[in-house]
Amino acid sequence: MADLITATGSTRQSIYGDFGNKDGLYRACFDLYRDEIVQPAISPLVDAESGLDSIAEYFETQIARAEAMGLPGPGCLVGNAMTEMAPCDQEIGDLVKQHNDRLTAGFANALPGHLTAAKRQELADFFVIAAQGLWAVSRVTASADELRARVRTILRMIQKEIEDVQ
Amino acid sequence: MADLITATGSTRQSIYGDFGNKDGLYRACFDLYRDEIVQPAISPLVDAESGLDSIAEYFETQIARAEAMGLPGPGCLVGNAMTEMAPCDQEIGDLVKQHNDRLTAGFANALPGHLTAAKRQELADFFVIAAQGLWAVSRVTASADELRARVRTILRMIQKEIEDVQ
DNA sequence: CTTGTTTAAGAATGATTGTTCTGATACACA
DNA sequence: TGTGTATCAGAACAATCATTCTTAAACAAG
Repeated sequence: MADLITATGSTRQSIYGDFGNKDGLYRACFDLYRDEIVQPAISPLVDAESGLDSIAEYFETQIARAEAMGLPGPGCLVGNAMTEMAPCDQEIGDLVKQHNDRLTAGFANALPGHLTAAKRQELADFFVIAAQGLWAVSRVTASADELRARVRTILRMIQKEIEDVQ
Repeated sequence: MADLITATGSTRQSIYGDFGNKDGLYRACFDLYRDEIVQPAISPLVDAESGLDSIAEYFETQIARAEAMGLPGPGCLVGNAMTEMAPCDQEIGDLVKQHNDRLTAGFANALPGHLTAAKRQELADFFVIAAQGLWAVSRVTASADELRARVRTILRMIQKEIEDVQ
């Protein structure tokens, strides 16, 4: 909390007044991050049938942000919550699961219609695995281009899966 | 520490006598986990040219362990360290990086010889991403079979990559 | 100007928890 | 049997850190 106060330039009283306690602050950060960072980043995946391009854009946006903040980076707050908070905090665990479900459902929905629903679900699940793995590795990787190379691999693999069923 | 003492049935004095402090204990756990859990699990990948079967076995071993301990599970200690410790603890960060490098090098080496070195490195990097993503998701997933299904996807993707270059 | 309210800054409090100390018991060995 | 050493259980200590309290300055409204 002391670090947060100096880093934000806010005051103890303001923070406790607005958020109650540390848990409330974390929860507010989680909600904000999900709504302002993650949702905008993945909505192009879900809205249009832009296919792989929008996936590439999602990754690039997040990698560019990490690069700007300095790598090895902070990763993804939702991803971090998945490993740090979810096992101990049921409420956060439920939020993370809920978010994952929405993400996979939206992503599956945006995949080409010639794929079966099961296939689309499978690829959506894979997308989540790949994204979480990437953000985990981004916490010990200094090079953004290395992350970009790994994204290209992931994109190619998804594309192959889509093409093979045509 | 109090929880550890009751859970292990050991005593405060023994633990502090043997490991010095909490950091020393964590470090000893990390080393032990890496040497006794992770290394044995991945050595089949590296030793033989058993290909995808050994990868499948690696995942299955870890999933079975998680299933036995109860899901959502503890994930992988090295993976957890990657997101929880590495950004704050340089020493652990270096150990994780070192471990990742050895893992990718060994895995790349075990891939079929008809692939270029670059291609093998690429697939090894992908393997790490996929594994870390899987362990992250295993912390909020209750079903081992769901994890197994995701492993099958990953294996099929790797296989496709190998075949396509033949 | 003045009174009431909000903000700033830091000291004080309280709870948690990592670490050490104490005294007693069990054990090994001469 | 006796003496020294290791082990045990829990109290005591110390450090950290979340939270609240105090005081004073800035500000708004009348």
